[in-house]
Amino acid sequence: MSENLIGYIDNQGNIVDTQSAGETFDGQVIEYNNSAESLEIVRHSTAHLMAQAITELYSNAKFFVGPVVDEGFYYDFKVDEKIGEEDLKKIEKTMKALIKKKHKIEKYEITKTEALTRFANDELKQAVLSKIDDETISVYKQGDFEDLCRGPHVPALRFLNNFKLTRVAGAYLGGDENAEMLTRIYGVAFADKESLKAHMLMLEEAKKRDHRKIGAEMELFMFDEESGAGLPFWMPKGARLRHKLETILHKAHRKRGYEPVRGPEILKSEMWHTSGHYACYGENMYLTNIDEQEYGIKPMNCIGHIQIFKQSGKSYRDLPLRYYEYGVVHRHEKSGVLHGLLRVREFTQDDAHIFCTPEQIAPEVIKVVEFVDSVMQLFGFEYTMEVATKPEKAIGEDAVWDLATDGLKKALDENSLPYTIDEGGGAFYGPKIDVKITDALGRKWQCGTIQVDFNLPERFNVEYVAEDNTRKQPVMIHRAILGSFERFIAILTEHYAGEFPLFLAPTQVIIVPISEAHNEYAKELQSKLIDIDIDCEIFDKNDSLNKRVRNAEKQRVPFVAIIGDEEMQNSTVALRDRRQKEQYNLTQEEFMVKLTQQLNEGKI
RNA sequence: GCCCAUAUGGCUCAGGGGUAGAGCACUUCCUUGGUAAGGAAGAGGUCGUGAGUUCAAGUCUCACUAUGGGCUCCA
Repeated sequence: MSENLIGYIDNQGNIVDTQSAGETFDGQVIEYNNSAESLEIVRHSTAHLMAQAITELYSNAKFFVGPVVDEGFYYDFKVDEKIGEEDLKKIEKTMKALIKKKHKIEKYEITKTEALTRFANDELKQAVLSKIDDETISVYKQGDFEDLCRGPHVPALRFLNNFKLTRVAGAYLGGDENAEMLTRIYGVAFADKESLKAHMLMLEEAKKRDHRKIGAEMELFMFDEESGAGLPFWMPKGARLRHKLETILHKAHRKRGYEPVRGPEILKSEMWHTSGHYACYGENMYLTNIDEQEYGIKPMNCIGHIQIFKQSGKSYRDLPLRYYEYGVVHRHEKSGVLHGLLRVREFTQDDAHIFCTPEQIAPEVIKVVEFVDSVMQLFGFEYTMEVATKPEKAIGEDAVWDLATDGLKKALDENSLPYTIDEGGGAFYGPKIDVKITDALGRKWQCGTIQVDFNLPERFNVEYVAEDNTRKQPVMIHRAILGSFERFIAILTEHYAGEFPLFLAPTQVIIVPISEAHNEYAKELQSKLIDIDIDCEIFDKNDSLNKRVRNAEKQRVPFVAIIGDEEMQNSTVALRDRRQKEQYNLTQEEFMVKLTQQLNEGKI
């Protein structure tokens, strides 16, 4: 047996550790390395080693669960003391000391009844046991430390040398916010020191791309404590960027047959009662009183669009009717979930509602999916799709929900588009397809969404005149492509690390005149650039040329144009091209053509 | 909302009971420079807010506000 053998994969693809396999086991060997299977075993065992260390340091510790997750592992537990970041080092030290004791990790089995008796005084273990159906429970033992665990584990502690405890957090028992809160410590482990180092370095690098950091550096947006949490302010450069994105998307909508509309910011509460928002979404809504009448600030744009639809009689010939709006919405998010621009309390959705017949659902959904795809491709985003089904708080009959949910799945299936299911994650009025993109740290965020809704049209008596002159109810498809400008721009910022493509960049060109004699030429050039919709700044401060070039480069603009005597004489510019990472000279005309070409890349 | 942590000039941070410090940015002056920091001088902070302990509080305690990391993924 190789001394690097830590487990097997059986013919069903399950990991079997050496303790369970015994002397003779027929299966694919798992060596101690950084493969997914190996790391799963190593990280799980490291979680247990951490638990052992915590037991040594805090004699009253009780443990819940300690699974392996995408980014490493964690263990949930309870101690009387407060555990802070400082304590992680102490725990790490104890873990290292335990490894030196060279314990083997052994496994034995007891019955569930035995387990219940043995851990009678441990409410967390009772909670764990209550979720296990098996009559036989396995226990793993290393030194004096024993824990209920189904494995798999490495054979000995010597395989656990390369780990790092990364953060301490609170976590509700069983993920239920009404249950008590346990302490959770996250960590990560690898098969060698270099991989661990590389992983920590990668996290450092990812932090540099954080949109909050770059947003502050580039002066894109800000928050203000005095004004309130989760309420973003857009500074001039952020507003320039946002305006470019809005313009690109506006054209994309018009090309696809959408009509712009706009609803009011607040509506009488009666409307929210009719829609079901008051009952199903009320805890997220801001309410206010005007002349003794209660009004609700809109958390969604659908009602405005419904009222506009109903303003005049509609015929089947008008369908599908596509209304869109950059709708500002307010939602009361819990204070603890606010997160830069990614989760705020006021944001603008690129929202649209498509009124159509049931037969038109599938083709319309596909069109929206294609719209989403063309936008994602423009920015080079990888995305995943999830079909979210009926939530606990919902309006409408199950039969209607099934119909709508099947419609969404069918549209994706017929076009061989992959998706996963998010059970119970739908909107209260209908199921949805969510489009998710990951941020710099690999966290997933919902951006685009496509929702099929039979319920609101019924509640608001929305009608059209059908071919046979009867009145029929249209279906509504709620959809957003970016999701919100706030969240999408946050992800764009991290994706590009602030180096936006020309068609989005807040400042597209910085002109650096070599001396005062060239300021006039710089201004002429700037004026020409404004004519072709290029945002341009001149760096003519009383600083050295080197410094101004450095400052210009630090702005992450696509082009820095240096101009001196030579450029003035020949009507040229000396360019620093960020994308190509090189310097070259162009005539003014050639430069304009290049800029126009790159502006056109932003067409969808 | 809950758990843990953090809050010092515009930004990044130092200072840990005895009346505020650095670098960058900013202002003025000198320098007019061909591709990532030229030089000098100056201005700017009731140390997040409010209470408390103390002869004395950025510094200790408490509350609040804001920010950060978490709170689906089963021994």
